[in-house]
Amino acid sequence: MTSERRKSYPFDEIEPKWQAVWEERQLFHAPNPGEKSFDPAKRKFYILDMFPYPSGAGLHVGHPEGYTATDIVARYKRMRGFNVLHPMGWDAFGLPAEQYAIKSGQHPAVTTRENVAKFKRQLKRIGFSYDWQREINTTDPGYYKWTQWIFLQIYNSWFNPETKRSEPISTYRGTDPDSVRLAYVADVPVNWCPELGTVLANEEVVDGKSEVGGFPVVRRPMRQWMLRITAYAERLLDELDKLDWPQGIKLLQRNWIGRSEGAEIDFKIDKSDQEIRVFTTRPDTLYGGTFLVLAPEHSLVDLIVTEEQWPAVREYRERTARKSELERVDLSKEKTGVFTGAYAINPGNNEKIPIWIADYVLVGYGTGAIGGVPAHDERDLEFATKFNLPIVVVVQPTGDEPAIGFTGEGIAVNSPIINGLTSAEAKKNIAAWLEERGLGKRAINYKLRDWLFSRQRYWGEPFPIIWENGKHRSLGENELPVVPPPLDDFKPTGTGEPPLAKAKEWVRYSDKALRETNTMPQWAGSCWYYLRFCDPHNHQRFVGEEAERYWTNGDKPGSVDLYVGGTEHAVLHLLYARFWHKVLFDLGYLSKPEPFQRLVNQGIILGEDNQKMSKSRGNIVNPDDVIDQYGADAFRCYEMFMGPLEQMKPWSMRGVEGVARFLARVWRLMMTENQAGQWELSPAVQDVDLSKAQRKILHATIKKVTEDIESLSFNTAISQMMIFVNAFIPQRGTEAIPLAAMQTFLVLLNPFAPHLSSELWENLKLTGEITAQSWPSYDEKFLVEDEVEIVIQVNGKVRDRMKMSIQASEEEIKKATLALAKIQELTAGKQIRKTIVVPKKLVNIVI
RNA sequence: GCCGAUGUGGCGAAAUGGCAGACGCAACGGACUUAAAAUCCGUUGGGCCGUAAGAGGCCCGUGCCGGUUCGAGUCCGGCCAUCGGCACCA
Repeated sequence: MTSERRKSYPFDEIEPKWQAVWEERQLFHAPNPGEKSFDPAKRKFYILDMFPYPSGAGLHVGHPEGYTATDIVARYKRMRGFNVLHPMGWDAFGLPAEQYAIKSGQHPAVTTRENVAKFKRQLKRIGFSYDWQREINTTDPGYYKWTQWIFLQIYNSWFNPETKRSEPISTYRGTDPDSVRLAYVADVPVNWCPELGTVLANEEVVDGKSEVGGFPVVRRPMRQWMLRITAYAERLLDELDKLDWPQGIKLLQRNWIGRSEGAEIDFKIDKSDQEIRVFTTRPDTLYGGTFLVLAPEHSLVDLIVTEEQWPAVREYRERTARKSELERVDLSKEKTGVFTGAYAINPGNNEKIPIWIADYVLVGYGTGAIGGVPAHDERDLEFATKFNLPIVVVVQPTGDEPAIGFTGEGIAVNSPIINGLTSAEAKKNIAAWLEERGLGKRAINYKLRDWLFSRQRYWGEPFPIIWENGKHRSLGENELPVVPPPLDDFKPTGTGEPPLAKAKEWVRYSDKALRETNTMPQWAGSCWYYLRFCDPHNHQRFVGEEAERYWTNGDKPGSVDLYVGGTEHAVLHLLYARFWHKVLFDLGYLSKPEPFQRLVNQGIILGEDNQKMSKSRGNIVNPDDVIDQYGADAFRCYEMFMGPLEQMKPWSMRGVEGVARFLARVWRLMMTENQAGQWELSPAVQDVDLSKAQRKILHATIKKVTEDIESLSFNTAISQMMIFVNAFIPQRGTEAIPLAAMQTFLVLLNPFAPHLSSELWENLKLTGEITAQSWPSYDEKFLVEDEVEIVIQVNGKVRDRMKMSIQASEEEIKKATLALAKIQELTAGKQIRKTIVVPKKLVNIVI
């Protein structure tokens, strides 16, 4: 029976004991400059986890995967003499927390407090070496005061296109500062999620559904707060290059920002003095433009549509507006559209071309209008075919593929001023030609949209903004934090009016002014939390200057040295945080232009059935259960032993058991059970010299574990420690176990299994705290042997092997090889064409 | 459709262009035990030859096809499959 099974070692006593010791002695507190234990000679290392949303479900085994990896590195770096900043906190505002509160019928402040306590208890049980003195919670007024303060910096800034930097709004010389602020109000079509009762950012909508909860999202025009992240599109793209991030994540951000280079061209409208501006990446195909298409929402539609086409156009626009986002982007459906009755003039050949509206043209991208070039664009071709519009070939492929439908680069034809040029040359020439005549200009477009920053939710930071006479203005710094009113009914209203509007008293700021009732999105708090960790108790500033400079300043552009977390934030948190960071950097508050220097994504942990863990599949593994049965050290080591950190991999309880057995072997290597059933130090552990073989394996282990921690290859580091232990287990039960080897080994094991190694360290009566030891170094000279085995191949196949001195010359090795009976047999009567000798390794005879 | 990652035993995996499968799991056999648990020892990619013997030997094998190389899991080209992301972005 499981319950009666003997524990292989007393982890259930050891682990709480050491956790209490660490807490009591505050061993993992990282002192700031100015604190008395601060040592200016130490180099800093800032290693950060993505802090969790404390959901009601508690931790799952995916959270501690990254956390264990960073904890190992943090403990290792401390022993390497670094002052290590390794903090933890709670991203507690936002939809998941609020949804849970609504479901459980409790106030989010209450559920948040409970959930945080639960998460913290679970994390502490795993023995992470966080500096808990730096714990932060985004829902704490002392924290969100500064989130609001940063919003004010953004609100009171504008992006100066001359300097390509944000500057205080006071440097703006135009007439309407509100039109250039980095935070502004706009009446735009937004993603409205009726089920959640709020609008969502583009990044929070996946396949037409809300990322949280998976509810349908519709387009609906609403007045909302926006952040001008598009101003930073170029810098967000360019400055990605210098970051040590996985290529995949960089690519996701690049694609999301979506830069494309081309030209804007103005088309005159026939019998009107209006013009339509289109954006194209292929100005070289201008002569092939046989129609124009406007987005149905395009503002010029009203002005150009003819009387007889009005009913059809209106009907089409209404139909489009009713469509969900999902229907609209459904690629399998046929193209639709309606003729406006109006014509434009193609500035290339002065031909009259019809103007249509169609929902395949998006109002939000480029100019919301395109020139239809059916011969060289798939979508335009489909549209032209359906509505019988003319198709004119203007690019000749250099291969033998058909010219109609050819979207690649070729040679310009039927295009008087650029005929015969390659597409690349033609693009340049046409752009220059257009610019000369004032018909267009070179242009760059980004897919990135401004960030929709307001939510109609209760559980978020209120905006530090008030409205007076229909105009917004910021509160003063001394009025922060703006604390939300206590509301019993905090549920979304469903109408789009924020719940905060229900608190009439609170909303009334003065006789004339009302408070803004929208709240900030979940991402606001996580946009800068890594900065607050540097100086979490500062009441004067969002982060003290000296603390910021000390913890974030290195020789790279990024502030945090190593950031570990899931890939799901690629275009959300990781993009938003870069944006805020750059604004604060421009305004002179920060030392470095980027938040995160090195980013590592841990892989998803699947259930034992190889499926994604989910409640409905019933394959969720709870860390508490694992720790109850095998202990925190086994849990940590298994999380790391499963496979490479960044890889997706399935959980296996058997695997945990295997790692637990390894830790038990470590324990019994040094401990033995006496008659009374108590563990005591094994008499085999003695102060004896290491054998040559033992010394070799010890140094090989130091080397491997050190290199593997540096490269985050924790699985192979653990393998090596297993090899070490297997080699030191007495074979005949009589050999002594060298104390010095155990001492070094325990230091190596400490980052992985901190409780077990601490307990053994104490039992061996070694001096000082194990956490205060310096990391062992290895000596290459102990790794080499006098003799090595050399593999003998014939035509690349292993046929024999022999021992040779490592000093043996190539000639000697060759001679010895040819003297081998087996080789003589195989080469008898044959001509040896070539002999390759790789010293200390292998000989290959080619016959 | 486009972009990216991955493909190695029954399973998780390991391998600076140089002995494929380290380490661990599972399985099988054994020791200890009245028995079990725990622990320890041994075997374990597939096929074939072979011996008194589990000595020894041969062939095949890292998704598929080809190439470079004395030598390829690793490098190059082309395909296939799985997973992830983006997706009417002009």
